[in-house]
Amino acid sequence: MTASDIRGTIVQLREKSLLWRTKVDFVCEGGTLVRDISKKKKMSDIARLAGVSESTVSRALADSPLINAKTKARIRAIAAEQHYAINRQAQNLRLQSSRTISVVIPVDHEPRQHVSDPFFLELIGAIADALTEAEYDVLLSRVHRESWRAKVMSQNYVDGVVIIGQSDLHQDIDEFSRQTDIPMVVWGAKLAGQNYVSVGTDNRKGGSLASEYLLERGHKRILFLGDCQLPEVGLRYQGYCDAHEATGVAVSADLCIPCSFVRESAEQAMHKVLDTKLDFDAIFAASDILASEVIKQLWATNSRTMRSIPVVGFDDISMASHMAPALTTVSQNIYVAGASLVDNLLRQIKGEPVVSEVIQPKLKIRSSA
Amino acid sequence: MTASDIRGTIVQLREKSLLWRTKVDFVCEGGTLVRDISKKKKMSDIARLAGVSESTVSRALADSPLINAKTKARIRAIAAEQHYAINRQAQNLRLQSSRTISVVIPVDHEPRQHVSDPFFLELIGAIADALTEAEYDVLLSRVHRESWRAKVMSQNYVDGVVIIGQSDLHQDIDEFSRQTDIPMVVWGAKLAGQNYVSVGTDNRKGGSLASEYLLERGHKRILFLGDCQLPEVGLRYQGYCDAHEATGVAVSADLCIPCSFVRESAEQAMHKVLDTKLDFDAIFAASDILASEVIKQLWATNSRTMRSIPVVGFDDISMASHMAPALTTVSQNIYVAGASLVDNLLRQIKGEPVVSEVIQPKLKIRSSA
DNA sequence: CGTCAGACTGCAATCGATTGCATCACTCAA
DNA sequence: TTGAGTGATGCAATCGATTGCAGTCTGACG
Repeated sequence: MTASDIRGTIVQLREKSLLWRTKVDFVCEGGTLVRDISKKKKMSDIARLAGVSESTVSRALADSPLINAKTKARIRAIAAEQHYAINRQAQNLRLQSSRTISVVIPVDHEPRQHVSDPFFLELIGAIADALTEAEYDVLLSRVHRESWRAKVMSQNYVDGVVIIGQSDLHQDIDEFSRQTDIPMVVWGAKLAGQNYVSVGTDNRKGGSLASEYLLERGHKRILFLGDCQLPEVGLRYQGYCDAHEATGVAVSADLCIPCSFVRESAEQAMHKVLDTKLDFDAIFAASDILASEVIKQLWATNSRTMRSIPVVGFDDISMASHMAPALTTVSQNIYVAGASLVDNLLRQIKGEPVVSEVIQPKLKIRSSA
Repeated sequence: MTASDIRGTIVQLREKSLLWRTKVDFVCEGGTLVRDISKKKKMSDIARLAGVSESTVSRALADSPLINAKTKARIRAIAAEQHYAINRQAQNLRLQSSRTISVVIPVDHEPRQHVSDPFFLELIGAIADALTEAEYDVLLSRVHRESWRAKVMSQNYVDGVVIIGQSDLHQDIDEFSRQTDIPMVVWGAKLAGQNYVSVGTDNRKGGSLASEYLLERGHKRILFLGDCQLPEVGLRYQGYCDAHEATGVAVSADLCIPCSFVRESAEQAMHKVLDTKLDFDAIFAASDILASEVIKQLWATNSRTMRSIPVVGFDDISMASHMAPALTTVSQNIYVAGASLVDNLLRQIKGEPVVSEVIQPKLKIRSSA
């Protein structure tokens, strides 16, 4: 009988509630100890081994000055030897804090709509970095549009929540933030009258940077690709309009092509644009993923004119600088973004007053435009 | 005084231990209730409101048949109205289970070595998907090579652990797996005599698929780019050798170019290759990221010959199919991978015996080769 | 009217840690 | 000898839930 078999048996017995309190300490095979499958060590076990009380063990491990140095050393040695680790659930329950932050990613529940946008993936990485740095654990939750509040509520033990992308949830998030007192920060645009705290790029400025650049180089019919219903994208389009106004070029409505953040959507949009022979001389796409698809479609035309049309993206995902040709784009510095989000949240947790933050975008000029 | 100020004050008092048990129920401003900042509701609060005992509330919320239907409905209504959610820490402590899985990502602690490889990011997404599906929470931990064991030990309350990438930690993981009984699964190659359970692509097969393809098209001097010290890469190179042997082409050692998984490393390697005018007519890179960098460098030469050299990658990250030109690569289906990892782990948790799994790779032929 | 089954509900122990306060041993001065 | 003072340790309550067992209440049946 192998250790794995035994563990199986134990689990089965547990399920039938026959093994609630049984102790199984080791597995022997032909008389020799094969593997120690004892229950996890508790603080009381260490206390017994050290011949002291639980309180003393607790204090020793917490490095309390109350405990005699020698005793402390002895207890710690025993704990290490026994591979003992404090039960965080119990500790957190007692201490009423978990040093855990929930990172929430709202997704549609369309069949294969996964966390796919590299920008968000990279942002998650950056947030995880910053939180690890601050010694917080990261609880990652992908939640559906409809059920996210229930999910967040059920994770009520966390110290704070980061919501990645307000997207079309603005109303919902705003309402939620009024009902709860969990420290919370949202990646996205700062909208008028919002109750929650957000950290995000100045989308309007970003939009205007990209458009200005193209306008300055003499382009007059710049295609804008994106879903202006979404707060972030709407602002980018406003920036596009700002730039046109500043340079005295009229905005023509037919150049604003609706398109979600999904790559397939850009593909369809571009097909339609190319089929209808819409007249344009440059393209500003609301994200790098969209921009990369745009370039792909332009190249697919095999037309010299099309291939030379300048394209500007938004996000500056790491792929952008490594595409061939590299993509000109509006950079939201992802590591700065992650760090700001975390910093803001930690300040809230400490009880400091915080306000929404706006990060300055930068235009990265590369060969695509 | 705003609600936020008050919260700040409360936190400060708590820090001084002056507010350990104080109750603050609401904030008023000029006599009107501004915001309810009462302590989180406990089960006993609901019990009091409903005029029943805690036991009854607990059972009602757990939908126990012991409770009268009317009572149950009433209690649930009150709980919903009060925005009550069960404290998971306490529940887990009592139930001795957490429905939480720790996903561990070992990283070097070089300055900016973040979770960067898109393959891992996408894999994390896939794992999170599968775990969410199974109603598990995901605890994401980036850990340093040296300290990962301590970290995993400290998360001893989780139901299982997924380690992303055995990389050069094979020995370490193996040893760890002998000491603990936490269900655990590792993404990576199945190595001889390993004690832990792994799930991963058949790297050798993958390497041979890619090489065969190039050899069949008449290429005889195929550059292999990757760090053969790493188990996964070593196997890919073995596959490369297999294919050569099968087609009767001699493997020449100077074509195996050492290179880590970091993009910069590929850049340097390619510079050296191009500078030394090494003779080669095709390239097989150990990952898509490396392959994309290779292509970039080949294009940078501005030489017609170089630009037409076929390149094959490994991973099939989503970017691969969307590059222009699209990248030919060995596909490790990321969603299948994530699902298999999770499935394997959940079986372990249920106590079923499991074995390491090997997933069949597929060659995706696209325009880059 | 007594009794008993059956349907609910409550009491109290428990999960594994932390911590205010009490206690104990010991030293030293009065 | 006694009392104060100090340093180290233990006792027991506590965090917020779950659950075995015991208790209460109702109605039915003899």
